[in-house]
Amino acid sequence: MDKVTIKDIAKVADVSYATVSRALSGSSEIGEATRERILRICDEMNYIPDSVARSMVKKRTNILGVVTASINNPFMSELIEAIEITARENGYNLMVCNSAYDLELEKRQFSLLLGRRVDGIIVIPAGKETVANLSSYSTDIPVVYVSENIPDAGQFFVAIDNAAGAKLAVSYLQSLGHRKILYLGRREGSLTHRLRAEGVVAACRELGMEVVFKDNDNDGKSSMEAGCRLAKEYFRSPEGCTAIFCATDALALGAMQAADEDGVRIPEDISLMGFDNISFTALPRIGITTIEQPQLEMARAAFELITRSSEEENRQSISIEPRLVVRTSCRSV
Amino acid sequence: MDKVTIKDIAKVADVSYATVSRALSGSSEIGEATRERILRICDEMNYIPDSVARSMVKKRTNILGVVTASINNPFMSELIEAIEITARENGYNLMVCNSAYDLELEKRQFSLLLGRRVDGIIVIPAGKETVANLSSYSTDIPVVYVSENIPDAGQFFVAIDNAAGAKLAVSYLQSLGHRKILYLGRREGSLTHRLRAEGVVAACRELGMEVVFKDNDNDGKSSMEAGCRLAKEYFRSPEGCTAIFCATDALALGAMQAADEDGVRIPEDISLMGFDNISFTALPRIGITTIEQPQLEMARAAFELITRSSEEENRQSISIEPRLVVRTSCRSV
DNA sequence: TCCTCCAATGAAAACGTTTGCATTATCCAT
DNA sequence: ATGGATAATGCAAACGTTTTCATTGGAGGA
Repeated sequence: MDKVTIKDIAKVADVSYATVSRALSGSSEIGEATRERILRICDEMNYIPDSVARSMVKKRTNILGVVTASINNPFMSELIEAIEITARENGYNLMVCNSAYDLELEKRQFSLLLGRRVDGIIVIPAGKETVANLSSYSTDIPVVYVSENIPDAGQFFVAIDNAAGAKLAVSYLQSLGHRKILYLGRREGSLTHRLRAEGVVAACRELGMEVVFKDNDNDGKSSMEAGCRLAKEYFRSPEGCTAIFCATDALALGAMQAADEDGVRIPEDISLMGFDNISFTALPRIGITTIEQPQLEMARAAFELITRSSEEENRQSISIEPRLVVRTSCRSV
Repeated sequence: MDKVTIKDIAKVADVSYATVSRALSGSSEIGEATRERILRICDEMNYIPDSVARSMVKKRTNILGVVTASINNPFMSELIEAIEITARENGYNLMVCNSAYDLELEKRQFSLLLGRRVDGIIVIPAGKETVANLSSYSTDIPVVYVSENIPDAGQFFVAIDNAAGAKLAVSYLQSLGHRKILYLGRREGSLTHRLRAEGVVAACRELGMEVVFKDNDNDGKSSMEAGCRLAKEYFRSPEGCTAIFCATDALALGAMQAADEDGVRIPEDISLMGFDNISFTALPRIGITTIEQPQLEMARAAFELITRSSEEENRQSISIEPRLVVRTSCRSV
């Protein structure tokens, strides 16, 4: 069965194809009777408008591009799902490209999307140089970076308030009676990590708590392995912390493994908190108390930023408030 | 900066735009000198070919559509990532649509993709009626269904050999000395579940093992909750099984939770196996021995089926061999 | 010198829509 | 009756490519 076009419909309905187009677009410049007749014919002939041709003339595709460091990563797949929902609600489709944490590939994917003439691109960055790399492309397609807010980069960002998240965690621990905590994470490295670490320092100072650091020097292993290694190092020469706060849930998972292997009980011997609220943390036997990044909210914010790109004035990077999710990995002391 | 088209290049290079097109497409019908000159100009002017216009005339988009029941589900997100890799390696982009397990939405998404003139559609079905629903669309766009092989449906499928997977599990348990096992799952319902259940029956008969069933009557709760409930029911009136084999990892996770809450130790008191090898199962504290569905292999198979649609003869549904993944949830008796 | 042939290039149609403008038909007020 | 406004429709250009066919120029053979 050959693809039926607007011309075929026009022939059958004995009108010009402009009229068919108008019937379909819901234009007011058409008689009610003809509209219904044409729509019926379209239905009978299984006509599906060609989005490619439509995009060609309208100069918009109703496609949103997504370049993500990973599709499979639980945080990101939830974010992508949230973006898809938001996009669909607004009549957009999603073109999803994986950069696999590879900056070169990320550039290629980005450029590919430009060629696809997508109406906007949401980037979940592959690394620290992502923003610098991609903002060198001169284009009028709106771009939003999600999950790390770099000030003065001349780009638009959606990110949670990492410092606030850190404070949320620290003050929760304080309310439980903890006074000295271990922070597992990187103090330099990505901006996200820096902000979280600084947030911890500030919150501890403000709340009169003591913090000791174990820096993840990021030797190429997975976060979970790193968390395991660092926690074990700490257990070998403990400094009296009653809680561990990890920069990410993956680190926390590793710390949990370390605790199990070293016979340290959670939360009886030490409390444990993560950051991100990836789906893992909710599992039975895991139950890690953590700080949530509300993905749906982030997706909506990114979408707004994309589609409001015409109104340049009131457009600025958006900061999302994190949320505390209490599970079973912390106890009061 | 206005979008630069092939005509702008032509004007600068002082050639016709046909020549520019030829230079870009690597056609042999062009002088080496002009080609290089044109390519240099394209580069200088940051020219990116318009895929929309190209698709319009070539009648192919180099886009693959994916309609998936969930983006976030760990099995599916891994599968989607695998599909993206395969697609990219072959010059395709992915348009990902979520059906959210909703058959109506699934139809809309499918129809949308037809309008997008994608070169093929991979469906991860939302439910039992998916195939019947979607095969009613008359289209010459190739379609492949992943993860459930319905015979004689006149469609193409990629699925693992569920019976073989079941047998793999049962004979592993037998090799560990188990002689009587509990099977948690649905015996009717989706084909996948039926095949797994039948595979268990057949394997037990063949290997001289006894099996007792707990049917998941699927009361709308999540699989994990169902697994928890069913396992608790069993623990209340045990029948001497030394191992539980669950139809899915989610069920197994629920069973594990039930065991924890009822003070049943895994694997000391009872062994536990799942099916699917979703990423959860590898986590510390979880470590569920399971049957893997190799997603990358499935993605490649689906892609082959899509792109080989012209050669109708040697094209048929593909069955993938499952693989045993041993972790710590089983012991020998 | 002339013809032939081939390589390189140009002209223009085609892909399936949307939309601005022109045209016709209809209706109401004068 | 006539004019003008308005509603409904048709015509044709435009979107940015690819590709077929025609044209040109020059090289090489006789």
